[in-house]
Amino acid sequence: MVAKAALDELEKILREAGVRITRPRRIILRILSEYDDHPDARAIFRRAVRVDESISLSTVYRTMNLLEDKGAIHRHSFQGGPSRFEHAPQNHHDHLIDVDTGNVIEFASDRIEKLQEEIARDLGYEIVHHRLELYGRKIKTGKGAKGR
Amino acid sequence: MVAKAALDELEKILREAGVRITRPRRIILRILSEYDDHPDARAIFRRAVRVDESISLSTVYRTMNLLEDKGAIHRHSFQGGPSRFEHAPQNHHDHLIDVDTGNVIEFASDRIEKLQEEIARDLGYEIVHHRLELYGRKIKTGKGAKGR
DNA sequence: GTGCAAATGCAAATCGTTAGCAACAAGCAT
DNA sequence: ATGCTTGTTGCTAACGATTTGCATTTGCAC
Ligand SMILES: [Mn+2]
Ligand SMILES: [Mn+2]
Ligand SMILES: [Zn+2]
Ligand SMILES: [Zn+2]
Repeated sequence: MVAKAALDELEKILREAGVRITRPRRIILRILSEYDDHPDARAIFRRAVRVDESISLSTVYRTMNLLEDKGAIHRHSFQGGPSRFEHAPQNHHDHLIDVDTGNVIEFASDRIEKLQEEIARDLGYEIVHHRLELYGRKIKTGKGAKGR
Repeated sequence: MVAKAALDELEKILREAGVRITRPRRIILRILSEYDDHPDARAIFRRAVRVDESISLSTVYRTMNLLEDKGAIHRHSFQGGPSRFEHAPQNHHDHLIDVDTGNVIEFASDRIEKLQEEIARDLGYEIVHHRLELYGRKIKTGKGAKGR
């Protein structure tokens, strides 16, 4: 189970932050570590409720804020929709969002990252963080009606 | 007045879109063409009210949607805050936001734009639009207490 | 001018998210 | 195990940004 390690890591972060490991938190951490996508608060909530009927959406939001605060997760605010989260990845990456399906594809480019820093430096700034999102449409490949 | 040309251009866009040139719209267009910054709806509203007491915030929002729709303005959703707008620039650019002051600095990089398209293409996508925002802090320059 | 569809102002509604608060439960001390 | 203290919870109300419904006004083509 690749998720087990991720879960342990998340719990460790909370434990070291000196906050209590409660039942709702445990459930949310598990969900987060199993998700491979970029769920929003409601999606996490829906899955949590299936485990514990009594969990509240407020707690999901509070827990996401807590985890973001501790650097355990990242929050993304893609075009329009609500905040979406992902377990903080070991290596930085940016996102390409399929405008037709909503699919999120991850990518990383050292060259772009370097250029960004260069640009900021030229302007007299150092980057604290950045946001790079590509919104695109699948290219129709001549052969076969591959385009949905 | 550099703004006059901008105003005429905005009015022309509306006229050609076949919508009525109303009093509130004229006021908002003028404000938009004079702004050099990236105002949000309330900021535009505040200035509009000074010209015509009876203008409503709803109309500002509706007008911004209309103009965005016609491609006359661009909407930006920077970190946290409300949508901010700018008269659609002739040449594309991205933004660097000063995390301390909130200042917005514009920049353009052909190399980054090219790399983005390359990346998308490699993933089988063509870019519809993108969002690149750098959030940074002014670099303290050894001499003089320039960094505030 | 007249008529009518389009646009307005106002208020109420929506959406994602946060805040207030009484009841509850982690986790350390007995 | 049993308390005790205090952080957490679930609930509901509040929030800020934006949209909507609707009766009233207004552009503007005739
Ligand atoms: Mn990701
Ligand atoms: Mn700009
Ligand atoms: Zn990046
Ligand atoms: Zn760009």
